[in-house]
Amino acid sequence: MPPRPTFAALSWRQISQIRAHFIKSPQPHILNPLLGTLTSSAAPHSALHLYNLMIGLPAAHNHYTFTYALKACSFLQARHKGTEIHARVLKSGHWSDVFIQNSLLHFYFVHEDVVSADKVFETIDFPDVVSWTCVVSGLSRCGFEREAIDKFVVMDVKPNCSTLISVLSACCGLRELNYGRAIHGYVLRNWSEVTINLWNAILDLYAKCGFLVGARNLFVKMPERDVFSWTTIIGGYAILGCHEEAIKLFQEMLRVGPEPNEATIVNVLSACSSNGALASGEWVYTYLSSRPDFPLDGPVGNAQINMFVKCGDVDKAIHVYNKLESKDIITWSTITSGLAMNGRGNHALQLFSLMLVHGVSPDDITFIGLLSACSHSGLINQGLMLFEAMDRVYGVKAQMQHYACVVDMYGKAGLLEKAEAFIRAMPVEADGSVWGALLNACKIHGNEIMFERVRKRLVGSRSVSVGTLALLSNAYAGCERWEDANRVRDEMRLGGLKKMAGSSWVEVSPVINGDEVELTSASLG
DNA sequence: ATAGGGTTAG
Repeated sequence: MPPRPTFAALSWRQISQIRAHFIKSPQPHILNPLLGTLTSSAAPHSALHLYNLMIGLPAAHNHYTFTYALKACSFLQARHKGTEIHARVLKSGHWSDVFIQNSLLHFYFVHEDVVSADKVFETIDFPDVVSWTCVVSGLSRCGFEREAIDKFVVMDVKPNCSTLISVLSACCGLRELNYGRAIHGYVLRNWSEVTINLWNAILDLYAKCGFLVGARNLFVKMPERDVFSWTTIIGGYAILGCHEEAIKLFQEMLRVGPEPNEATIVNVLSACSSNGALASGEWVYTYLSSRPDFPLDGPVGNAQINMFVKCGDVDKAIHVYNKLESKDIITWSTITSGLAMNGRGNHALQLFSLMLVHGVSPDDITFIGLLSACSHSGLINQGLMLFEAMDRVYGVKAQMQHYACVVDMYGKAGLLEKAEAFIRAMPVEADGSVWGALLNACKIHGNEIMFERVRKRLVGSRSVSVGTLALLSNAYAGCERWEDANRVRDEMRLGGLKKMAGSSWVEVSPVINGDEVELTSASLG
């Protein structure tokens, strides 16, 4: 729940200026623009101060006043004040003003109050394109992507660029690549005036869905490319782990494109966060020394730490970590899990204590790192203690990945019976990742009897993922049990997994192919 | 003078 705004932060000087304005000319056509200026200023709470003054005097406000005030409430997360304004709108007789209704819609969606937003929408007699866009984007941002698309389908006014951007962001959340491609086609056929933001939204959908051929073609054909376009396509390569392509594009951007911003750096470093990408990562690191305008604390510093630990350069990661003045939960989680991945489990646990000393509370992801640290380093007692304290002390509920870590921990230590007993004692049914961890342990320790038992259990389970079956198949193949390996492959094909395998394996396939447009300074015009 | 949209780390 966002805090109510305090007006104490307003200086006396500002207050007296506003009062002077108010006394000198208490007419809406003077005060409303002032209200608008204050709303988009560095101190939107001063807008609410002026609004309070205006509301006290009927001649000083009109219907415009409410839209400005609601915008200030959306900025400020001033939920209570916004509902108060809503009540006043209803009393004032302006309840059918579509500008005010749209402002209310936006206000409620910003506060993730989907129910109130929907109620407002239902009261609008003739929703216009802004009302519809507001609903589509609001539903999408609140996690109701399917409902957002459903609204878009039934809207009875012509959409514009903003509407399409909103529905594309819903498609992004659902990985609805084909729906997005249909929108792309519709735009190409029917629209002449397309904003760069709309091209960027299509680009983002393609990038997030791993459809890099489409993204790259669009990127080259777009009439212009801004920093969002470059950042988005680099992010697409990052998702697929293609660091060579990402770093090439980044260097191209430095030559012919706009100035990179923090998001660009985060994306390109994320692309370099894989084995063998240290040289690319260090190239970006060197570039950063020419950009003292980027604050190190926050995403840029964290992304550097992540890159170095993933590339195996722990000392460099610690060097960056030491330079950070304020470390957030992502810093701590990155460095602890990174140390764990590089075999420094004890060091990871020490930093966990330090994190607590700094007053940062661990979350679910922190514990995945810690538990895997214990697993990697054979620190089984510490791991079990952490798992037990996770919920009891830190209020973090165990998820499948945590259970899988514990099974992995037992498994690595050769305690296969304990691992299996742990799975059977779980309060929720284990999924493929948990059974897979046990299977892996059986394979490592050559326990064929348990392997067979787990296999039977797995194949009968509906929650088993393609990855687990692939692991099973590979495990058989590893023991040269080819018939068993093939049987599992057949089970994968027949067991309703075809679709799943198709969608997740095909789309992530190679990125660069022959028919792609070569990206050069010339083609960028 | 009034309303809606895009890239960011574990």
